[in-house]
Amino acid sequence: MRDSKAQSLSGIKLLNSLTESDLKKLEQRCNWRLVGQQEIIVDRQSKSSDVYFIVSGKVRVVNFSLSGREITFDEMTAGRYFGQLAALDNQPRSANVVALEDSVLASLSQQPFKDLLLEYPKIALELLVEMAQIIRTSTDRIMDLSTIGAHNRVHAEILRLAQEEILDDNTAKIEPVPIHGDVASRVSTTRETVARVFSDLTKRKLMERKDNALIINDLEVLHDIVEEFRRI
Amino acid sequence: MRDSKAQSLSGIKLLNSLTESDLKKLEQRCNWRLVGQQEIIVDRQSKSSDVYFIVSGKVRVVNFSLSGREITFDEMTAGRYFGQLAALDNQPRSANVVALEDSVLASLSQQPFKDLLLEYPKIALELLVEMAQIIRTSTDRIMDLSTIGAHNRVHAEILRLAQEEILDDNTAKIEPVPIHGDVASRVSTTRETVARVFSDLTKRKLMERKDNALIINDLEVLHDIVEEFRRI
DNA sequence: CTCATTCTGTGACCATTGTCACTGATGTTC
DNA sequence: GAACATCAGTGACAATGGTCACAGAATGAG
Repeated sequence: MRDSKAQSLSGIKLLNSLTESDLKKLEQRCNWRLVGQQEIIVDRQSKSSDVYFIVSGKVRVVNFSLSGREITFDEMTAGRYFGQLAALDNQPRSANVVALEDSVLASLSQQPFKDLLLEYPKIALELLVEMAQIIRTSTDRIMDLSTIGAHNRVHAEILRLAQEEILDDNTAKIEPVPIHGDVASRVSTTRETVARVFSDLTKRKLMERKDNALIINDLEVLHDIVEEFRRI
Repeated sequence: MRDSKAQSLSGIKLLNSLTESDLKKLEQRCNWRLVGQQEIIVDRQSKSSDVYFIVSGKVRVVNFSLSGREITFDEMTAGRYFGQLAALDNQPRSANVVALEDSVLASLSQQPFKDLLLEYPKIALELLVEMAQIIRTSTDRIMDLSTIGAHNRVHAEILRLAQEEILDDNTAKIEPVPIHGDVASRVSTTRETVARVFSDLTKRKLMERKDNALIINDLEVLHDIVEEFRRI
């Protein structure tokens, strides 16, 4: 709130096609909010229906089973947005969203959001493309949960994380070292299983810990392991 | 093809907002196709990107693991459509679509489909709402796969099927009797597990087979079973 | 009507992995 | 720098449910 320079939606990819002045207008229609780490931004119970744009910071989209198990759906940083489902269909929230860092958010109410989509079909189309991506990711996850075991889901997740910083053809760095419980929550298993897989890969020299990073020593072999288990 | 009366898109909910004459124009831009039972309409491998409207018949959206396990994502009848993901983002098909009955389909190529969305923002918005529903269904399924056991997923599926024909407050009819393997494929388990759950429920007098239908004798108790296991 | 195919039902077994219970490591706060 | 909280690592155990094998019912084609 103090830093009015931060109150810009220019970094939101979805809104790319807006002109400078339209973007300004939209910015004024938003509610600007600074949320602290661990703060719950969207609560599954609540019947709010605003859309949130992430101006800075990081959030996690997450649900809990009644027994307390945590299932992570996504993590998003600056430039992305969430809350569109309830804004579109007016149903209850499908998940919780929690701030992982102090974050600056701009929220837009349901009606202005819908108006925006009707007025700028290009934005609607871009939203459609991005929601198509969410569906693809979801079906992949359903396939993984249905057909491969917990250990292999952890392998696959390490491989995904490794894609983000490839050192050379065959090695990669994952930094910082992911927290076992977080990985577990992303692939629907337990932190113990993640620890066992990490242990195993380290013993097999496929992975090692260096300071605050994991080094993947042989992406190819890791890739083969993932593929091999999918085949079974 | 023979029956030109059938070549109408008037039953497609997504296109509700089109005028009579715009609908006619769209019908002419479509390719009309009669597919036979078991025919593969969309193949995951292929890089086609048409959208299909179901004028009559029934299809199943399904994927197979490399080991041959079948995962059903959805079944759709007249009035619905599929293939929109590839049409929107031009990526490969995310699943296979197979005809369960002889069906009449109208297909529209990518570009005309996108043009339609840009020209009629109301259709784009309706598509967004329906894709939001797909995402909700997917996240529910991910939650179920991650937190409840196979037996309870079968319970939940029976309860879903029972919602479709409720006889009185506490009993329902499911007709025809679902094929065990199909149920298994929808909740990611095996036909044997489905058979065991059906057996068990029948022994407990919660369910019985009458001619070609399943009668659910106590929806409440079944509902409690589902909720109870979710709680654990 | 009969043969073939698909579907159902169930027992036995065992692989996977979640749960529990600790111990040790690491990091943070006052 | 002591105390506390969070995170990591691992062994033992048990439950869940997938796999295999086979027998019997139901369905349908010729």
